[in-house]
Amino acid sequence: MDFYKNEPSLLLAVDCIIFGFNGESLEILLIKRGFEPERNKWSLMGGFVQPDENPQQAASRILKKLTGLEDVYMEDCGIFGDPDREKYGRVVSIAHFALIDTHQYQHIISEEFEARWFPLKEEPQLIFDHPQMIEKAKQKLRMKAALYPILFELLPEKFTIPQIVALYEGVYDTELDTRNFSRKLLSSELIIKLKEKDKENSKKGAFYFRLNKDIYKEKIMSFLSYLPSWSLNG
Amino acid sequence: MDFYKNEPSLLLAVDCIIFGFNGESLEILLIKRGFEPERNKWSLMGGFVQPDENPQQAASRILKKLTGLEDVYMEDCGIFGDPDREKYGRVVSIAHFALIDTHQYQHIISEEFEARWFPLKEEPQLIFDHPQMIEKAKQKLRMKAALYPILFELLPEKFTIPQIVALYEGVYDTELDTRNFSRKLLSSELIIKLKEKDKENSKKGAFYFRLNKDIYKEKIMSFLSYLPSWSLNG
DNA sequence: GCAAAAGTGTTAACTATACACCCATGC
DNA sequence: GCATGGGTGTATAGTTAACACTTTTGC
Repeated sequence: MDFYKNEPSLLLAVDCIIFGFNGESLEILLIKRGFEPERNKWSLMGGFVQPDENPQQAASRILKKLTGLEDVYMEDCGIFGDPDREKYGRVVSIAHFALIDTHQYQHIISEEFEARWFPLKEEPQLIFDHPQMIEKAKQKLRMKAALYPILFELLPEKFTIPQIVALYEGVYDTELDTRNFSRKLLSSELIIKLKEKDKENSKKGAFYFRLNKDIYKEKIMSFLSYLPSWSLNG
Repeated sequence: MDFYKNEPSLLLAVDCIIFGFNGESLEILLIKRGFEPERNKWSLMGGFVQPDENPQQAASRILKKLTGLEDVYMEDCGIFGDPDREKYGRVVSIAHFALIDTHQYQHIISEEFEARWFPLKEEPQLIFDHPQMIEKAKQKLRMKAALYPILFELLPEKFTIPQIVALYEGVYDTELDTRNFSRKLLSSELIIKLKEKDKENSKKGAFYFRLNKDIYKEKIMSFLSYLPSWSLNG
């Protein structure tokens, strides 16, 4: 029954590109490795897939270990498996991106990791092929977010329109017209206006909104059955 | 230096979802396994990642082994790694979809595999989690094709507008207006009209077109820097 | 001549984009 | 009262979508 006994085995890892949005800018969470190899260098949080879990579960476990958070939106976004990518053995790593609401993440978690948020454009030097992983994650995030409203995963329960706009601007590295954006968003019925205003960031104050979870789920789950106003990408 | 020596190793495989378009319908290429386990059952073409190659290279090697084709468009589209997904050992498999022009694939290749094209909706019973892999591949194909014109990879050098329309209709399982579609496509400058007509499929005959490779590459490579007419997905 | 598929022209509905201007507030 | 960001109204350009109609051919 050992059909596969002559096949080469290897180590399978996952690495997490953790995106967070603090209301102003898009950032990623990196750790200073407290262990060998490459101790004390900045890196993505990662770990090995264990016998009792699939890679998705491994990624969730590792995310939880660092942030304490569960049920976080995660998606695999690239395979990094060049034969020589790590010096210390054959390791293939599956990059996963996670979208977290930074307000949920307080630095509760262990001293085991020195973790820090870095604005997307101010990444420090990273080990291995982690810079490429981040690049790939950004690309996949843009792609997915162009078709599905996943960026709401980065926002807290209550958020304002100017915040959403800043978020989309951060992800697509572009400028948007807040006025037109908000109208479009409203007409999608994805968000519901609350009575309360955020007075922290402006004199007039911006109304808070919350996500319409039913419509959100519908849109997230929907299987594209037509090409979306079929771009063909002008 | 054996930092990872206590980590659990496993077998890493790739499986190929090979899409082909014969001018009328979208199909996938399956094999009847000539080897154990699950001999004589229908399955995706797959194999193990070897020490000298990354998973992408493994997928290309395996595709070539079946079809003889090289430089084929391939993309990973899902990780399948539940601990118990195969009875005979821990195998994590990376699903890859490939887009081939069926005219390039003649049944030249070995008797080792009994391969057959199946229309997308007429899949036979498949082993393991291969049906889920195909489902995922369809989903990713739709997603990518909504933003990038990758479906041209499925067409021969010369193709007609009615063929492209049939292709998009197959991928999105929908009906399109050939007249409007062709105008849109023309204005994208992605295709170039040839003098010649295909007289096989209609009395009047449909003009052949070829791909404008420069524009194609540009569009394929382009990093989304704006949300495409920002759907937010009505 | 007629059927069938390819392709053109035209129009109405809808969307995107730009931007003038009003609103609410803190200082 | 005025600067500041939030938000509404509106006009214009552009795109989509529907479909009548013309073209080209095989039989």
